Amino acid sequence: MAQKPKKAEKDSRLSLTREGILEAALELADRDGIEKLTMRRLAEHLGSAPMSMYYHIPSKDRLIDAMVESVFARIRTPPEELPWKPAIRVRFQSARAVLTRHWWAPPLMESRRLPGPENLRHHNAVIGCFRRAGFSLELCAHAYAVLDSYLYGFAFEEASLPSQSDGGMQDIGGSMMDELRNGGFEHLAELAGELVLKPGYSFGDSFEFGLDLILDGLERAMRNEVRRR
Amino acid sequence: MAQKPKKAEKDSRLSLTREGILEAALELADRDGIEKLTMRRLAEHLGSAPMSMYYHIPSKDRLIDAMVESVFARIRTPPEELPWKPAIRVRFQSARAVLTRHWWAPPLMESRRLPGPENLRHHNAVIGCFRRAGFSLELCAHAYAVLDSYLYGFAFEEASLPSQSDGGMQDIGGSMMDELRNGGFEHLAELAGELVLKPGYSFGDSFEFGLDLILDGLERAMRNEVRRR
DNA sequence: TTCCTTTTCGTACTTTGTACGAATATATTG
DNA sequence: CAATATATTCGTACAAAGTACGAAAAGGAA
Repeated sequence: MAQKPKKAEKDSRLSLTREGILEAALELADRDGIEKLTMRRLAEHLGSAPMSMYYHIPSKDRLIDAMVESVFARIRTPPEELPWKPAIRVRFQSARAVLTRHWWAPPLMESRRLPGPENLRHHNAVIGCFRRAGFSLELCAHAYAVLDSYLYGFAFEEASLPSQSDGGMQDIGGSMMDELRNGGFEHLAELAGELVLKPGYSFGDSFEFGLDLILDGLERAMRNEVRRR
Repeated sequence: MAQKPKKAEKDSRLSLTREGILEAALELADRDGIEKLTMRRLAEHLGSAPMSMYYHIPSKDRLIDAMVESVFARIRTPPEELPWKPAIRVRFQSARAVLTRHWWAPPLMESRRLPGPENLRHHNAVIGCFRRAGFSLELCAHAYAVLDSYLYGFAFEEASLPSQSDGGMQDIGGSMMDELRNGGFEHLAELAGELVLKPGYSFGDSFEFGLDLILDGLERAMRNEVRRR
């Protein structure tokens, strides 16, 4: 009737398991992106046949749901023993690190129809952190909306930059600079030439800047609330 | 040799045109989302055959590029006659309004390999606005990264909320609340019960909150720079 | 009319997810 | 052990998608 695992934990690859399939899917997505992840390729990667996987997962869509949940599970929740600001910083720095590794995930994380339990766990933990610090419900909602939007937006932009692992974008610079100036995009050309294409520039550095900016703003808003009370 | 339009501007629908196809594609995407936009459906919507469109566009991918460019073109650039803060506010409020209408677009806008001219135009205008206000190049880069990330992230989250046109999400509330409490998500349950599911709540209201928060933070950062100079 | 260019579209091939049920492996029972 | 039942794998095939190819149709120009 119901399938009991009994003893199948010796070969997590040779004998198909939900977990093995999930793991392989994450590997492939991390390497080649989510759109290159097809059931056929996944089966080949597992040394199996496409239809064999359907005994363990109901559909590709459900598999992707599980992948997204798995990504959520790797993000740290705000440690309860810390004050709210460093605690929230931990959660969002962790999230960015995880999303940088699983760069295919951001567009999927909020667009699945129903949020999974890992997703809910995070929402709950973050809101709890704000509440303990004295944020009103309204401010909680705003704070979360702003921080989450920023996180996903940033991770998303970062994922679509050229070559997410190696140095930067210096190699593209040469020919494009002329186009920029000829097209009348002088500010862009200046920014590119004087900053972005210089060695040492990293788009990712802006994340900390924005995170601090938002956290400071939230602190101010929270203090304002307390004062008005 | 080269195709000259000559006289085909009478029936922008019956006689296929690049513009007519683009317009119809935008209509369909606005209504049903980008993943429901197939060449076959699009052709049907135009009263034509799938392969007929390929005389005017090279591929579906290029069509989507054009759709994205068209969305960019509808966003206002920061008015040069205004001070930087209200000018930037105009640009980002406009962007949110446009992205709310074209809710399928955010995941595509930054992920196309090469940015189109409309995209560049916006980047250039926004950076120019910051520069005129005295932002350093570094601060420009940070400011743009933060604001754009926020914008796309917010638009993206908003697009994946239930029912993007009608009232809210009150209809879902009932059964889920119990699940939330039983699952130990008490803070979430509180936030949902006391705020989100109440009439009058709108996720979109957080946009202004976050925009002001970020703009104030940028102003502070800019003043800090000036003071240090 | 005849010829040439522009525009439309029918057919067919490839890639994808996956329904269906047969084939095989594994476990349980007599 | 054999017989039976269950759990797992996979071969075949179909639908939906993008689009290559070249024939067909439409529209002028000579």
